[in-house]
Amino acid sequence: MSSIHDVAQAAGVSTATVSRALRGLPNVSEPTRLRIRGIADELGYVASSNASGLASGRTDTMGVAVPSVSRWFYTTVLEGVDSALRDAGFDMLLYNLASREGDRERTFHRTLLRKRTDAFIAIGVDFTSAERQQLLSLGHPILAIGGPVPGIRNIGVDDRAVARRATEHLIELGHRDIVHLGGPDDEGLNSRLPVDRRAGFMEAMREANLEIRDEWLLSGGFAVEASREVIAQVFRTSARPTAVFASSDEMAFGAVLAAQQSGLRVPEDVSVIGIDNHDMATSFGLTTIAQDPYAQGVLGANLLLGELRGEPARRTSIRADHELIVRESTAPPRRES
Amino acid sequence: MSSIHDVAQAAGVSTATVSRALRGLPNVSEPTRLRIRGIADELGYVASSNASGLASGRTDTMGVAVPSVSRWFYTTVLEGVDSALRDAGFDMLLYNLASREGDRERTFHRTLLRKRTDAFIAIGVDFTSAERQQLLSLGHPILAIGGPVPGIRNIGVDDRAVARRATEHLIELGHRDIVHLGGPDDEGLNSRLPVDRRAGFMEAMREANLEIRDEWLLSGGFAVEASREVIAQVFRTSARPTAVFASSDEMAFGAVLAAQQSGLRVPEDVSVIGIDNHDMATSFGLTTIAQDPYAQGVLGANLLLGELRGEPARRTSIRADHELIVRESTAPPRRES
DNA sequence: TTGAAAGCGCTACCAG
DNA sequence: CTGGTAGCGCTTTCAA
Repeated sequence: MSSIHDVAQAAGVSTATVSRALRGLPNVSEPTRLRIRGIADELGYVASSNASGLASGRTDTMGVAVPSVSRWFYTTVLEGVDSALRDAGFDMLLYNLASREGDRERTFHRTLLRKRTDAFIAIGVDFTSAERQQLLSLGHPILAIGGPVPGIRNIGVDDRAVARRATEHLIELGHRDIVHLGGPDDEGLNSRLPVDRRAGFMEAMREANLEIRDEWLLSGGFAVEASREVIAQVFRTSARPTAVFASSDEMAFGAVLAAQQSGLRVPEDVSVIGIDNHDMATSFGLTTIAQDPYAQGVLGANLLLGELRGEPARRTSIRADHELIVRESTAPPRRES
Repeated sequence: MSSIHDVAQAAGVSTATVSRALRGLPNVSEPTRLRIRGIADELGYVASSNASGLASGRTDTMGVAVPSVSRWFYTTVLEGVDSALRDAGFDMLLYNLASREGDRERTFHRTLLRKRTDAFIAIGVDFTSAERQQLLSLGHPILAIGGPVPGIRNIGVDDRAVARRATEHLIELGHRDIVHLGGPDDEGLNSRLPVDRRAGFMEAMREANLEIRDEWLLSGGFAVEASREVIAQVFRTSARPTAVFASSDEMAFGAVLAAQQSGLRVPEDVSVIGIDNHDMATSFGLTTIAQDPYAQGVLGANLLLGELRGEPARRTSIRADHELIVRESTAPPRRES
């Protein structure tokens, strides 16, 4: 591993010039720059980020926190963020905040706060107010994507409106007996999100004067398998619903699978609608409310990147778009019953 | 942001003592350590990783490269790696190597090689020999997980054996007309993997003296939707296969969905087997060859971490276990035809 | 357009 | 057990 000194010596210039040349700063003659670049390549020289970070105060790194890396929404946002970062030449330090409580505090202290990043994005994570304090005290641009985090601006869909729209679609089709599949996420998803979506569901139901049965307010933990199991039980009862509202596509997948395995046809016997427009939604023929997490990630990262470049900071949150996509999993309920 | 000087001054000791105290090194009296820790907390002091990295030569960071962050296998390995890193107090720098070619070279130069990491894990990525050179020249522990990378030790299942086992399961059930669903991965998956798995499939078929039809060597690109489409076409032909061997569970899901949408029952009309034991395999009732990517991630990370601590470096690759899990998607073919 | 030199904030060695 | 101090490898004025 050669250092800047080696390059300077080999080129017969000062380290200052090498530094300027390699970073493309002005005030270096073109021949000199070329010569230096050549020598640097030859020597395989790459600047140490620690050293330059220490000297300059910049790290060219963004911290990104996720509650889990195995859920479609998070990983899709992540890809968006990553893409924007790559374009900007930034690295990504990934923090998986899932896990045990104690662990989390250590993570915060030992890693998150070590001045290793220039900016920070939280995807779908909740913070305690102490954690928020610490984050904010870092004094660098911060942004949340996904569920709203109090005190931190965010990018995300209007969860209430989204759930409302989905429910209304079922109601418009003529459904009256609708199950709600939602509930908290075991993997530490943002806690407001399931609540807001449920509220949207209930609003739509109330406005249509439809009954909301307690035993039909189900929790699938935002996971396929748990949803499949809980919905399968409902399908076994005599009073079957004609439609399932799922707070996420993953839960909707569980419902579709449960239906098929119970010998019910979708949508003839039961309609299913989800939220997200997951990658696999097409394959399932799932009607859903689409959102675009990748775009949210790109937008979020670029916003932060812009502020790092000195653009004025935006203080307010951004509402991301959503859109109903009708596929084959929803249809009017069959006549009789 | 207070520096170590502030703490030293406030505590009336030298920066050296503060450094030792906070890192839990010996040779600091307990009262002193306590006092220093208290003051540091009060001041919200956290050591700058750049400064300590520069001074110590360690970064306590592991670089992790993935070809995509939206595939179950990669993300599951990632979770395992992450878990091990957290236990060790390491941070993770994530490199998504997907994307455009040119980009990739820049990524390598500008980021991967900046001495930002102490060790490096490549999950399911292929490297050009130039890239491999550069990586190795970093001089720090490296490991590949997933597909085998020439010149780099790796952890992963024996892809040939795995595919063989899956195929044999179908053959043992009495299937003779078996479709192979595999093919290269558009997202830049390791290139050996699909080839090896296909070889395993063909071996088993040949040994059983079964015909391998060219038009039944299908590619689903390791994606659900592409697989669903390509398999749906086959189901439409008159000479239907009685079983589908899929090189990954995701492709198997596509096959199951295609069958259902074609009015075929699984397994009565067609059997489907996959490889991986994906999270959703249970929900699909999918028979599969299970592997444990999470464990592979943990193992890999710990191996590297150990070497960083001075344990002797292992030079050979590690074969990860696999196991047949029979669920409801496979059964003997129906009599006639 | 270039060079000299003063740090950036820590760690690690050597004294005491 | 503690302090002094010389770097780690860059960036960034300030001069030339």
